[in-house]
Amino acid sequence: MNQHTPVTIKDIARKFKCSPSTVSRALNNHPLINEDTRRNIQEYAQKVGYQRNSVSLSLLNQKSNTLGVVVPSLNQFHETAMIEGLQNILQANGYMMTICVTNESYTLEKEYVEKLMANRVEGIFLSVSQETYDSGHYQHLENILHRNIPLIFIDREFDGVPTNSIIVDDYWGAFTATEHLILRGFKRIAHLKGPNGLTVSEKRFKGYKDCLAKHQIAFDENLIITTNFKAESAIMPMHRLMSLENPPDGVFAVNDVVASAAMQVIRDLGFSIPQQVAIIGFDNSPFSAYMFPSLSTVNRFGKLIGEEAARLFLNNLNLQTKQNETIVLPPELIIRSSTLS
Amino acid sequence: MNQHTPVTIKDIARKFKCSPSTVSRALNNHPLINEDTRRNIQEYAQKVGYQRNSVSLSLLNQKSNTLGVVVPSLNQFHETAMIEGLQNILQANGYMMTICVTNESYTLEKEYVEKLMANRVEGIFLSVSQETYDSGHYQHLENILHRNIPLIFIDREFDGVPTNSIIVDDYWGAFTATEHLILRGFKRIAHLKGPNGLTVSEKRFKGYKDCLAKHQIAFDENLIITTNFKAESAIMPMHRLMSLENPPDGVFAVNDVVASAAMQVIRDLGFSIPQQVAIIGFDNSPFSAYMFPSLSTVNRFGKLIGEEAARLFLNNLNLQTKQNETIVLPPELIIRSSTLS
DNA sequence: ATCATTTTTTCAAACGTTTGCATAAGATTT
DNA sequence: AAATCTTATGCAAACGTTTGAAAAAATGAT
Repeated sequence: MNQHTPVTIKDIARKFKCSPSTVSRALNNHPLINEDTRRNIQEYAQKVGYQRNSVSLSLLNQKSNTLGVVVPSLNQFHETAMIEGLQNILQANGYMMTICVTNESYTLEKEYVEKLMANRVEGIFLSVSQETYDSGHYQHLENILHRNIPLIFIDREFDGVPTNSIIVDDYWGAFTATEHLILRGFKRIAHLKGPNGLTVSEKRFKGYKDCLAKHQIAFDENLIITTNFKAESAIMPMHRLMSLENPPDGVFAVNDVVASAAMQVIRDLGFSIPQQVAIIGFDNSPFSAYMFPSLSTVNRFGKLIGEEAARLFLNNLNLQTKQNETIVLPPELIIRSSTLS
Repeated sequence: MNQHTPVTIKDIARKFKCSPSTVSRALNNHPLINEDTRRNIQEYAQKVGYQRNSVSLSLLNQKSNTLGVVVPSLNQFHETAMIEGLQNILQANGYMMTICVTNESYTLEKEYVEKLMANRVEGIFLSVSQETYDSGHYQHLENILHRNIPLIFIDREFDGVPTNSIIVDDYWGAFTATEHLILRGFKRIAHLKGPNGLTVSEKRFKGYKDCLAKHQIAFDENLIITTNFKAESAIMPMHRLMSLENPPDGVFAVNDVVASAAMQVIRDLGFSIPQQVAIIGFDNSPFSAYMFPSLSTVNRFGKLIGEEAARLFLNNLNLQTKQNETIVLPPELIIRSSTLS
């Protein structure tokens, strides 16, 4: 009863005393096959639960119908939104998706890329890990292109690797967010930045600093707090910051979760938001609109990035000549109560 | 320069005028191979970027080193937490993970399961889609077991399919949450439920109702709001509910996002939380602790479920005799300010 | 009965790799 | 110089499927 090894085309051929070719053609409705033979074989195959072995097909056709997705983590809303976007489009086109989480490790990223290529995936969507930036090594990424496997950077690209990418302008998002605070009249603006050295943190940090400079506001090292993107890491330093004799009147947080933690501290210490302290986050997480007060933030369109990346991949399949575009999506400033006094 | 087709063992054999067997053995450090040959071949392979074709290996060994993960969606914190948990453990054991999103569709679920089996995955982690429950069809799930592929239900199981599952007791979580409100003295408790017919919604709904019954509180149809798990869907009905002449003094929401939307409405209408209206959510999302007031909720340990599921899979590999356990994790009531007057 | 035609089936190779067994080459002993 | 023993390599089959070309079988025409 229990089929330990799956039934193959050969098993069926043996049963019908015919060749595997006949079975194959019968199952594929090949016109040159006898109608009776076809029906008999198909019925039998159905009965014994025959299912074509895609692995052998992959080998034969050098096509796996599988795409690789390499991301640094899965615990940020933005990342899962991207994957959702990818899935939305690729699902409809019959691709399977292999997901690899690098944990910001160069070694893991390299290892995964190699495994994906060994598995003969037909394309790779990759968000560069931090260690890869730091190490400066990108041989593994170039290898993908050497093998003629489409590579598409999503959200984080590696300059110098010539391929398609879809990213959001973090610098600009940060600049705009900061400027929004300034234009609303806030002058002493703190920044809850992401981990030091993380490119995405530094880009936003720079956007913040450059914006201050543009508006002739002196940069104050004391107003910078470094977080690990998690709420907890913001609590203590934020407490310290708000207890200064000259506390900030505005806060730009590297993401919404950190912003929510900061809001809690600010409220707990008796400041009013946004009258005394305005605050803006980053990501437009689902809950940001429903915090109290509702949180101004920067939308970076994770789902859209995924969908566009998938479309880019599909379009390039049809094209013969390879195009290399870098699509930089402008982030969207979303203004809510936390910055509207 | 550009290797259009990847270099194979045969290419190398041709280069060295030897047989593929020799190359294979040289690359695998087989002891019976001449030291010079070995070195030369390895160096050359390295140089031309040879990489073993896993597809052919899968075919040969009938082992794909790939596991399938089938989930209804990716946009809930709980689901991505589970996947993160899976990845944490499976990554270390050299498995690749193919992720399929069913969108609660029976057809897609069936299709994906078939594709995964066609790809000869070595195990499937599956969270049953709603349509599958509704249709009552589970042949595709039994097929997995017939093929002797380990199947592990995560978060949502299908009764009657004898296999391992790791789930959280939704009924109990809802019961406890409701009881917490009652014990705190709230009597008129509304429930923002999930989509009608969705098993997980109904389980929580039943937990809520049974708890009311236990405490001799009459069930009031007017206090039930149906949402689609998204914040937006709660706004209007919640508005209506709070405008009744006899509004609720407690709210149990099917998840934290819906709870946050409800909180906003409650506040906007001038009620104080938790003095006039207490509210509790579900999921223990990362931001729930940082809302205002911080949101009481029910933790359902998504990451843990993923990790335990992975461990269960790995353990069962070693075991010869197949075990079928259903592990029901007790959810954890997390009490915060939104229910503490 | 012979040939031509049509219909149906089989053969063999291919995809890339591994592996037991056979064989060849080289070294060592008689 | 022949026999024995190592050491190194090659052969062939296997995994499951598809496909062009060849072969076989059935049908029809002369």
